[in-house]
Amino acid sequence: MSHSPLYLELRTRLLALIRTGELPAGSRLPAERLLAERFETTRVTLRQALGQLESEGCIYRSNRRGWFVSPARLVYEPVRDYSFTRYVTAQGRVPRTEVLGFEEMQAEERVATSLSLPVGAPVYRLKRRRYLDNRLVLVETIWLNARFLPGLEKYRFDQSLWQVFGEVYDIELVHKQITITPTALIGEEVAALEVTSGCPGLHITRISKTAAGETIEYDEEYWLHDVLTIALSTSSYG
Amino acid sequence: MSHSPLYLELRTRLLALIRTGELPAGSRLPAERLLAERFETTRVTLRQALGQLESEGCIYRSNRRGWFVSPARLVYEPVRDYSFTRYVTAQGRVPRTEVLGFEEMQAEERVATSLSLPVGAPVYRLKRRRYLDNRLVLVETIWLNARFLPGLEKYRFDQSLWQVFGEVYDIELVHKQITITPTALIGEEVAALEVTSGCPGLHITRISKTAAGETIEYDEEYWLHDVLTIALSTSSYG
DNA sequence: AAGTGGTCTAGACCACCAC
DNA sequence: TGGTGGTCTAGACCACTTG
Repeated sequence: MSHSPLYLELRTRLLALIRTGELPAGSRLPAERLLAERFETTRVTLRQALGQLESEGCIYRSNRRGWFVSPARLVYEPVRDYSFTRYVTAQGRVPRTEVLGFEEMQAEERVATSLSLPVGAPVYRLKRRRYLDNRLVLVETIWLNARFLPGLEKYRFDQSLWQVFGEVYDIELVHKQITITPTALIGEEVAALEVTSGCPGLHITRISKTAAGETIEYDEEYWLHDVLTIALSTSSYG
Repeated sequence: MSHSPLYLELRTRLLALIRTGELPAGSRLPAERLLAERFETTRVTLRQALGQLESEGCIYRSNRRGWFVSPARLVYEPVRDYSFTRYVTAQGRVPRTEVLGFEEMQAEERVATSLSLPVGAPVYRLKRRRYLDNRLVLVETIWLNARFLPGLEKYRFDQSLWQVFGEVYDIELVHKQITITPTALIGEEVAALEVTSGCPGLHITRISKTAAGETIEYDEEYWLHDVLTIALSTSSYG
């Protein structure tokens, strides 16, 4: 039984500052050099403690601006029909959606497969970023089967897509296949989310179909991992 | 547009060795000092690249024995009734279950709340570890409402619990509430899974009830994060 | 006993952000 | 422009695993 390594001691001491409210949710931590000095250690070791807390989802970093205490996790029910705006608001948080692009294009292999379409079929691609209490937390790309949604480009994309589907096209997405994979964010997603490469994240995909089995939507989401708790409630078997 | 940092270059080169099959799934990576020398860098930077790949779920470490290439992820459908043994086998993998302990005890606050019982009510607690192709990947603690399962201690716990529920007690668990939280493994779980502290993991909880709404089971699972992809398929709303 | 990963030091320079 | 985090170096010792 050896004693705990220094960086875990530092982790515990930092966590204590958070738990006691000395560092409230959303607040910025003191500078790394300052903390290292206060804890009488080097920056490297201090950063190891910070990385530990980041992995746990207790703190996060914003680009080169510093470390911040993570707010409470958002409860996300991917099976339900609630729009981002709706379930974020319901939990007393402030949502914001930013449209990065919308275009019609031809389906590549992976998209075609997911939408049960031949390669090259016409699809819409919508890219969005979403904020939670002004923190950028999610980037998503949605591919849609253009055949079922003629003239979709006329609508606004900073609000619920599913509402447009229902009200304009009389389409209801009943069947969903969802995958959730914990991973690290790399490349494109890092840039879009303005985080450091290797930041822990969740990759969520969703294929949505109508009751008739027509595949309408293929969605890829990348979330920062400390933002979410996924909740599922079920009374039946899929 | 600055050039990519060295550790990300190293990551890419290591990943190439994996993708080309030079380092096949399950194989051990060369020693850190060796890799650092080969890549003409220091161990610290090399380890940053390794940590990156670990976060992505491409490699994992086994205590002090070295780094290994992660096998393909297991598809886990927490909503379904399949037992661990069954769905692991169905995916061509080899499952193993190890019982760490079984005892009757009084429900603590958190357990009582989850099982809709008063604090101090009699419950069974079962601790198990589970292996995937001989790799320790999951530790779970299951609390059971003892009132519905008299004499449960007579049965074996290295196989499906739900099968015993059905065959012996005529209990079918229909309603489930599941939460999935990405986090890092700390303390107890680290020891049970024999990993390094801060190892990325998934915390999954499940509350299971009968059709009559009686809460039978509360389950807490800690998985290594590179092992899983969670899949959900639904035709109805929870 | 040898070799491995785990931890830690004491610096350094750079890119970027806020002032 | 000053301070921040991001990256990187060149070592060191320890704890543990494996032969």
